[in-house]
Amino acid sequence: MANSTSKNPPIVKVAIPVPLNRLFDYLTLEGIDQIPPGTRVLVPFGKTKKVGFVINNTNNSELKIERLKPIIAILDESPLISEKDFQLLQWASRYYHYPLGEVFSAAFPASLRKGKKAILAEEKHYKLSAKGECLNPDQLKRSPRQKHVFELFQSKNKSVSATTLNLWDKNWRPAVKALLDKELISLESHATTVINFSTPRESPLPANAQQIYAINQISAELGHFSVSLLEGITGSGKTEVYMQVIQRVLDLGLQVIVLLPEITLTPQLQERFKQRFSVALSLSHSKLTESQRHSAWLEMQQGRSCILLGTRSALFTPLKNPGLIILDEEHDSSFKQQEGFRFSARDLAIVRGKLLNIPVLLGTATPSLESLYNVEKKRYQLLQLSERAGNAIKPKFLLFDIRNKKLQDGLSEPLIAQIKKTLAKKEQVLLFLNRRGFAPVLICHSCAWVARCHRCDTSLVIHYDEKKLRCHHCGYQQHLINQCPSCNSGELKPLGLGTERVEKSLLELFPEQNIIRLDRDSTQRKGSLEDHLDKINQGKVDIILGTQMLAKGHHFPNVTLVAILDVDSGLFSIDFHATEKLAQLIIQVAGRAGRAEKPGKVILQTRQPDHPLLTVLLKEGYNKFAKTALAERQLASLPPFSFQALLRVYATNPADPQKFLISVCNIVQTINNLGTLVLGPVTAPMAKRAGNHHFQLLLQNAKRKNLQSLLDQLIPQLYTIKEAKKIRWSLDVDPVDLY
DNA sequence: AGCACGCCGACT
DNA sequence: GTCGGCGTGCTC
Repeated sequence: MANSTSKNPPIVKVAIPVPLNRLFDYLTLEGIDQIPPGTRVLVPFGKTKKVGFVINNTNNSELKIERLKPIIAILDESPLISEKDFQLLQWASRYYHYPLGEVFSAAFPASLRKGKKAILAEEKHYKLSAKGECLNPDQLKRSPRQKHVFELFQSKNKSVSATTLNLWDKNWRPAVKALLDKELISLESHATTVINFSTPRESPLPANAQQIYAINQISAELGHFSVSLLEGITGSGKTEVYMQVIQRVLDLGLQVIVLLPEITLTPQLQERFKQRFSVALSLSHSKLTESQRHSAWLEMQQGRSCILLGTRSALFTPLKNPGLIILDEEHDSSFKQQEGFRFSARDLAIVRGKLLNIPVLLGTATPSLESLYNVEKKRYQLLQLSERAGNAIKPKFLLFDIRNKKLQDGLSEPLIAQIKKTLAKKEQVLLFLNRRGFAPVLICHSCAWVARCHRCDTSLVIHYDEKKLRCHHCGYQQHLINQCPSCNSGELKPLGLGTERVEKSLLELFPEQNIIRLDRDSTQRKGSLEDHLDKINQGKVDIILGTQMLAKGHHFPNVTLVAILDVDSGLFSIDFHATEKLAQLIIQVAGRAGRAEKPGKVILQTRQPDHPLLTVLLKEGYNKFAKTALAERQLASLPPFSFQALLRVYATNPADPQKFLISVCNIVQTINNLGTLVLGPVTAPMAKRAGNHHFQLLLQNAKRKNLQSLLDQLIPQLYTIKEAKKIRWSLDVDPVDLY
């Protein structure tokens, strides 16, 4: 064998970002025997060129050597990611059964995985950088600000590269000038790096005993792998623990990644970090421009920045000196990517921590059941913060039974009375309703016709503000009608409750008060959410009404009354995750109240006042609820006591997805499936969405290994099913919602 | 996914 | 006579 293969030229196996579960073989460039794994290469692919990632070097190919094409160019002098991160991506590709090229692609900023155009731009950029000190002011004729900085450098007899100039230009502010006069050293930071000009810096707050214990425990883990779950009730000072631990990491010259669930939360944390740390801070989330994310990625990779604050995909950012990964609000389901490469940033953070041999810190007020189970199994260490900082008093919960009660647009009389009482004390009220629009249904009072979406299995939502009927699933919209298309009567009535409707009622009930509605519709304009939040914090708002977006981490210190208008909708879901999510939501929303010294009150309106979830949660707290919920999961053999993978299929024609899934079941029977439960095929919870018919198949096994072994054998065969070309399928390993 | 090829309807 | 619809097939 050695003889026959040694005659072959060197071959590289390349992962290409296409939805194909295989690698592609290429000849290397003349005179190059080996290309290190992880290196980006430009390759011919069909009629196009693509950026691929070298996976390994070999002398063998299943194809005839004559059929192999040579790569066009090697794009990196050395791989941009470490060997450990290379292993992480391979692990993720295998675990989520997602093509390796696409997984690699997800780990790099778009600018580093684009085709010819981006590569040319990059070449130009590097050529300019390479000139470095040779720059002269004439080259900067068209960039007056860069020219200005360049001249400042010259006047100090210092050199500066084009890259730095370019990036500084983007981050330009008057304070730069002051800094330039004083010191030029820190200028080699740029772009998304937030340079802190404010002085003096905020010092660490005095920590209480629990915080000190947590800080010491986590700090003791630096330098090796472990997972800590920091369970801290709202206002208990989790962020202070993060910051003091981060300081220890920085003192060791190491870097930290801090992941948050939502972009809306990054400005707040960014501000606090800015006040505390003097090191460069990088940001990475979807609202930034491509070049900003590119810079953040390189800053961390090169070790020019020490803290990265970002969302889900920032997990893959390479680190020159890895020290710690923090994942805040670990229970939040937005850490799970819901399309394409459906990874869990929380789970992969732990895999990455293990590979890099660094600790992972998960923080939350309402731990996920999986994490609590891992604590129980002694896989994670639990650190608790149960005292509210500054002697703030814990909120008091009240259940309002609204059965047979008169409601004014969802507001019961006792609730209205409580709102009045709170407003009289000049304190703020927060009302939570997880449905936007005026009402979810438009119904004919005379013939019962309902305005439905033609493309989805759902009714159209009334938006009076815009005089429209809108589908919240496919985006379809039409003018609001006032005559029934079925019987021509003018008796069309709104049915059900949305934030717009509650707002209208509040305006009538409290004409003197300032009321703000916060939902996706009222915050569409860029910066409007921030404007609203500012107004609230300046005390210019009396009543805040909003959806889900209110539940996440915003501080409203003057709010002393929180009401959840309709908890019942969360109690009747077919998805077993729903009760856990509802409990987390209730506690998170409650956390908005009484953060200062004023006691907070949390009112839940329900028609199920005796529901065990509500009674356990409110009387005995989140931890007791979690124990009960875990016991239920165990009885039903649901996760975390078993492992699931959901195969979703859809097509415009309803027959093909069904045929496809029946073939899948047949294939499963030919595999030694080691006791994997096959549930389905069934229609998806909302079968018709945007004109497509959705079906699904759930696979479940008590052992992760067994489920994986089934998937290993099954997934490659999916491509061979006859209907595969007529449908779209996706696999969701560890699904967090079963839709 | 792209991007070709390929075979059938309304148009300069 | 051609432009263009999207069904099918391939990418080292």
